[in-house]
Amino acid sequence: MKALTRKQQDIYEFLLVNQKKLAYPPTLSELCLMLGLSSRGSLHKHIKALIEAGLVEPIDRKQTGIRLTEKAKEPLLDQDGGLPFVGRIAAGKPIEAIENVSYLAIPEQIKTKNPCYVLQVKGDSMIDEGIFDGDWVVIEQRSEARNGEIVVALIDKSEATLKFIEQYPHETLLIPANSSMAAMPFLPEQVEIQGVLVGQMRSYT
Amino acid sequence: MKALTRKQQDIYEFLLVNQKKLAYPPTLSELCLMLGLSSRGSLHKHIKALIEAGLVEPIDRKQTGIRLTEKAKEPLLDQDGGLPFVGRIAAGKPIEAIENVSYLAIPEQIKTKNPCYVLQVKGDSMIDEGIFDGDWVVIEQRSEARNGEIVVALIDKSEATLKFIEQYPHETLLIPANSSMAAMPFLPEQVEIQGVLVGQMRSYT
DNA sequence: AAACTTGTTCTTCTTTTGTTCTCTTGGTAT
DNA sequence: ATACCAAGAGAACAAAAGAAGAACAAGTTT
Repeated sequence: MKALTRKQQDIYEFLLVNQKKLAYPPTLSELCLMLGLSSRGSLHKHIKALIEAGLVEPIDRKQTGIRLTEKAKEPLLDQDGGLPFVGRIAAGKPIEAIENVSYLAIPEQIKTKNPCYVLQVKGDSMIDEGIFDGDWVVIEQRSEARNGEIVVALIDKSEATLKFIEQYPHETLLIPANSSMAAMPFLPEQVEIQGVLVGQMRSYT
Repeated sequence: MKALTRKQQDIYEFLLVNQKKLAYPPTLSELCLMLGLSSRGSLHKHIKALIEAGLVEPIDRKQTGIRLTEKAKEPLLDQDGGLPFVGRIAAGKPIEAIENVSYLAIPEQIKTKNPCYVLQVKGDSMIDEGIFDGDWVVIEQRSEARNGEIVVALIDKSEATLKFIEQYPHETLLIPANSSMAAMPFLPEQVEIQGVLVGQMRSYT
């Protein structure tokens, strides 16, 4: 895939920034006006490059009124109110970090005033709590939890997992929500709390 | 389903905005006046597209003076990316509408390009699918579904419910995801699909 | 009965869109 | 210098969107 030229990057950035302000996807002529160009033909060459790069797609059927829209993958440019999606968590492994951090828009109702981040769940250890493989969870960043809360726990500084927690003076229990799995006892110093579950989301598409 | 053209979007939006001001559903001629057109024939082509998209429906009574009305499901139009939270759904009752519609910021990943809205679930009929009492669900507004999808179904024009659907020529099954509940058989004409589940969210706070 | 009005279907026409082309300009590297 | 490439302008084209109007069947009104 060829690298984008400077002008193409500019146009792509323009689309990212202005997309939400537009009532509908812009036509080439309209984009020319906004960008100060006077030739659809010139612009089309750049758009074509963006399409080949997978950053933009025609809105519809072939030669219909063809318009542009951002690709299904719309990374970046959320930030305002969005939470960082930082990685995947699977029981028994460290959190698998994501290369490019993206930001998700999260409803106020399922986050807190404190800093939060988003993980994707791998595995079925919380299935009885309605947290399935592939679900996203919103985690409030803190290092302490009350008994009965669901936490992201780091075990022996190596394994991360999502479990109910029960803390007693000389023992910490990490309890899966899966009838086929048993609670796991640890010494308090083995378990480091990295956050507490405050929300969960799932996509069916 | 074909995508709407620009003009069709404009007309649909016009209907959404002006619907409440009109005493009766408008005729084609009246709409022409309001929209500044001078040909019923041209307008009719656009309206036909809206009907096929399920966004509008004839007021029926056979061949009487036929008029248009927005479909039962019209309530949306997101507000800068947010989806409208329109009510609660409990098996066995109509959707309980919310007095003041609020808008929730929803991550791109759990909504679709088509109009969506948000309901809060009451009851445990989908518990085996990880959809619990109090969860929010994101519903894509459409009137048809494939077998195996989870839909908002209106039964006998009176009860709304969230269930798996299986449609056969002479029977429509609504299937709960709860081992203690049985599938419910209906005649196809008893069941009207109001939307399809595309996402789910839960707050733990 | 005749005189509307309704939705619907056609055909015709203009405007706009995406696309491809050629030509020109300016900057950069060899 | 020559060669190369990004970039813009503008012409030309097929296809689509949009608009206008004529014509028709069926209903309601006068």
